[in-house]
Amino acid sequence: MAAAHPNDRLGFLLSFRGELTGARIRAAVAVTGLHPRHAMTLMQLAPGATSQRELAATMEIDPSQLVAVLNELESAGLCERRRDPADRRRHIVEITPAGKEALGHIDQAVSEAERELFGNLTEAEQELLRGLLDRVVVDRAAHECGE
Amino acid sequence: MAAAHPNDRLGFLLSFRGELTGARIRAAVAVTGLHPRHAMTLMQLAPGATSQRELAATMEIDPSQLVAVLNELESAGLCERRRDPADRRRHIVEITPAGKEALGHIDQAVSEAERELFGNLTEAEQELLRGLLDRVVVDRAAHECGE
DNA sequence: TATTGTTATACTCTATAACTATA
DNA sequence: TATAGTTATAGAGTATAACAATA
Repeated sequence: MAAAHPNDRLGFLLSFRGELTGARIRAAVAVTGLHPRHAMTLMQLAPGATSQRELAATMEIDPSQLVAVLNELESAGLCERRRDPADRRRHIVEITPAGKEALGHIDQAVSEAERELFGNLTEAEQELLRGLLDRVVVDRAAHECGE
Repeated sequence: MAAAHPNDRLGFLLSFRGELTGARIRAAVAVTGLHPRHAMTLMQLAPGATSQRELAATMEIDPSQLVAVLNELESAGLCERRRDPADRRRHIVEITPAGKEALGHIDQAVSEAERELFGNLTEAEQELLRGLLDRVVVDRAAHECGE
């Protein structure tokens, strides 16, 4: 009957730790001079060229929001857009060598942040944590559609 | 050397699961008709009366943002403000019986969300997860001050 | 002069709809 | 008519500074 304080609840603990972890990673990325959304976009571009629509779907953001991000990445020389000859409506987006280099810096910064975040845990414990987190049910579709 | 995809990194996993967990809890709270920030405020008011300044410090929000939240809670009859006779600058904020009742509904909604989120984990695994999360280093002061 | 609460303002983020060019 | 990308606009959220009352 007594109302549980937020800090006593596993859901809040996970939510808050997740938020602080995200903040720590964003702070680490900022040191590279890139905004977190640019870093995220470069990471998503790493596997290979895609269209903006595909990219937006993968990142779960609206295509219209992606435009400014790609404009900025492109004018910084970190990615390139070119028309798809097969369908001139589409843009093929690709990371540049400079973009890959920036991605290397981002990777280092994130790794450093993770070493700090999870330094109190052994390798085995980190894998345990990963396994447990993977089993948390986060069925976005089931509860956010009705908003 | 190959850049790690976000999904392969424990830091991103924790950050994303935390975010989705928070979204799930917020969606659950919304069913009670209260905005998440009102629910959070009621939870913080449960232990006992405080001043707005104390409350803002506990919730780590700016006192000026708290004003509107308390206005809304108060006009909904869920909390009360009165001047502190000992220091007339201060407002003593206290949850009302109606607020405690609302808190009960919030508690139920959050518990239901947690049952769903962590239903794949045994009680022991949930405690294990709690223990691991508690050992993640999230020293906010060290990295967010310089922003 | 410092502190508590309040109001006002501006800035970021995000969501949405309208527009173009191609199909 | 539908789709890919773009632009424009509005809303929520948040951060900051100035203000009134009290100490």
